Amino acid sequence: MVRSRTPTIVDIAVEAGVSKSAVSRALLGQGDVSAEKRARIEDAAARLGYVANAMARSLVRSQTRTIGVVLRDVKKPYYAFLQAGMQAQAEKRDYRIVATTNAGEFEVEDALREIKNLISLQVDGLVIAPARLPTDQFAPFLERTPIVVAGRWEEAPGLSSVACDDADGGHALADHLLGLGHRRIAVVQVDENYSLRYKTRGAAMIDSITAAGAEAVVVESPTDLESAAAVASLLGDSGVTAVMCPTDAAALDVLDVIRLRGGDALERYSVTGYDGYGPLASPYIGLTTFKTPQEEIGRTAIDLLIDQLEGRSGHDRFVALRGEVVPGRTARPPL
Amino acid sequence: MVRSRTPTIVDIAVEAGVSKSAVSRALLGQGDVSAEKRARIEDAAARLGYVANAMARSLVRSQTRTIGVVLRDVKKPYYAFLQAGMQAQAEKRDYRIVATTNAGEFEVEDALREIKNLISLQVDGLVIAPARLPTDQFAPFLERTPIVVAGRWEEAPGLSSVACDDADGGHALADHLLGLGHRRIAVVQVDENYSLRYKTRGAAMIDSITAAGAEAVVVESPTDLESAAAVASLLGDSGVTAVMCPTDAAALDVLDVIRLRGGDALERYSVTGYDGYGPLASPYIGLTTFKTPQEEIGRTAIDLLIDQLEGRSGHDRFVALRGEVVPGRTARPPL
DNA sequence: CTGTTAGCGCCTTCAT
DNA sequence: ATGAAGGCGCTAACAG
Repeated sequence: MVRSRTPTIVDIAVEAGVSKSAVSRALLGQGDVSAEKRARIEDAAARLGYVANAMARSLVRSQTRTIGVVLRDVKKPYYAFLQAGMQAQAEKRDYRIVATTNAGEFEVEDALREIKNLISLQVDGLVIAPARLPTDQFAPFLERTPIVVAGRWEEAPGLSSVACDDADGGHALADHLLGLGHRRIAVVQVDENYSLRYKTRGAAMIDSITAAGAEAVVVESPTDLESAAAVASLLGDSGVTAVMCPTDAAALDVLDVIRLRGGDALERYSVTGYDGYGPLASPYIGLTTFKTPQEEIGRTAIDLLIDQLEGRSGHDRFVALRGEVVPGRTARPPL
Repeated sequence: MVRSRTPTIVDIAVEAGVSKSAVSRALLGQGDVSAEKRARIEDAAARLGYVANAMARSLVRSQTRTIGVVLRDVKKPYYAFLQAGMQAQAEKRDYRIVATTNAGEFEVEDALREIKNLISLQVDGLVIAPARLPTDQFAPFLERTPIVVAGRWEEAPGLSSVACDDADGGHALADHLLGLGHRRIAVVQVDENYSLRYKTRGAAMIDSITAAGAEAVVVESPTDLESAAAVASLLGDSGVTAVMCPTDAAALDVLDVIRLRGGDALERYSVTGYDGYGPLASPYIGLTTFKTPQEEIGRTAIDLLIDQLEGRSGHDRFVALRGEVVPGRTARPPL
């Protein structure tokens, strides 16, 4: 494939027999250009397959109308839905999104490298959604670029953030089980270094349970994906009638452990998840869970950022979004 | 937040008391710079929080070491896993990935806009994975940028592509059911305008079934997500003992319809999906499916593209990857 | 080893 | 209404 040199405004200018300034003005639709010239220019541009060089443009304008997004792991539907929401809103406001993610677990240095990549690309702003990245790690970039954090609240000055209250969800879900009549409930607690948000959910669940005079059996697990192993030993004669998991994926793993016990185990134990979107939201699974408004979080993050970029509002804004309990078939009154 | 002007090499040069060329050379690690000056320069760069302007660099180098990726819809695990695989491989080869996706259904004009955005950002190459975008729509861009298509094979000259053979999967899955003893099998056929790949899967299934002397009951459905409705009327006295779906998500929907029939319906009907990764791969669901190597497809796409960029190999390469049947609990011998 | 110089493609005064 | 000219930040010859 012989690749012809990419056409520039100069090529168009020659082709249309005008100056490059005229081309620039015509294509930008600003300044005055005679209708006749404009037509010639547009024609030439189309003929040459002209696509403006955002780099060159950015160099003189020092803005790109591009927003960089850092995701912890798109493989988790949580982040995929977030990305989708952001893309939709950005398009609506005529910005473009470029997203980066990490294969597997997003380590801090990877995230920082992605942020630098994005800044190097001269994005106008950044949305960061890697749950594990400590604020102080990216705070230095704040004086370069506006940053919005999606998915958790941030206190750092100069930052805005939007998130769904994890404590709210934890309480609501626990209340749901309590309302069903459960009095002895296992709660999977994830290491807060892995995810502060999961930890918060668990803490809220425990809160509600004990506040209601019921008993919370805390099960420690390093990550949500190891919940099943942690829970396994508990089943049997612990008197527990329900298990609360930090994520839907964890809930499925726990359900599988219960299933493997055979008999009516699946009827005897109630299980709850957390997230409520993506493939696992299928009614076939019928998971009882708390649904967080991912796409709305994404949209809001973009709005927050663009508002700030355009001076329509400042930073240090915090938006709290609410989710809702999705009653499914995996939580029933205890036998 | 007062944003200080982004430091440039000139700032560093002043700070370190050298010429800007020296800075450029030192920071690039090419050319000779005295150790002493290099130290001063690196120190100044760090102090100022310097991040190179990829735009300016690209303008003179006319390459960015950035690969643009166009995804149909990250919300589908299929694309999310693809993206993850690409990101991993690109990092390994020291390229960066910027991905764009679309909220909801990726219409042709959206995809084209994304492609233009990416080209405008001067990506060195493009990986396109929006199943619906016809080749001739993006072929014109080929003379601007190398393009690799991930997820389907392309014949257009100048293109390379990597995909998992859908016919292979369809045959294997059908053979699995036939081996189990099913003789009357429903196959959900999706409109080829929605997805040629789904259609290919279905055709292969029908092929295998009839070739084995069994009966294939074809059920038309506009998209995979409407499979359940299409199948519903079939259940009952059609004599069908198994239903083959174009995707895992569709399989779950069909399973739910079967579940809702109550009784031992779930034991009487076998159901197969297609994809085999992401949340639905959970053993709790135990879906019988065909697992396609998404991350490997992603990695291969990146290798194909970078090899081409670096002149290590040409275009017009086609890589076929194989998946495998995942025997689950949703397919059993007929009662 | 080092500094000077000339653009990369584009937008934007500034004259005309 | 239009063209000429300067410069955005950077790299890559080219001199010294």
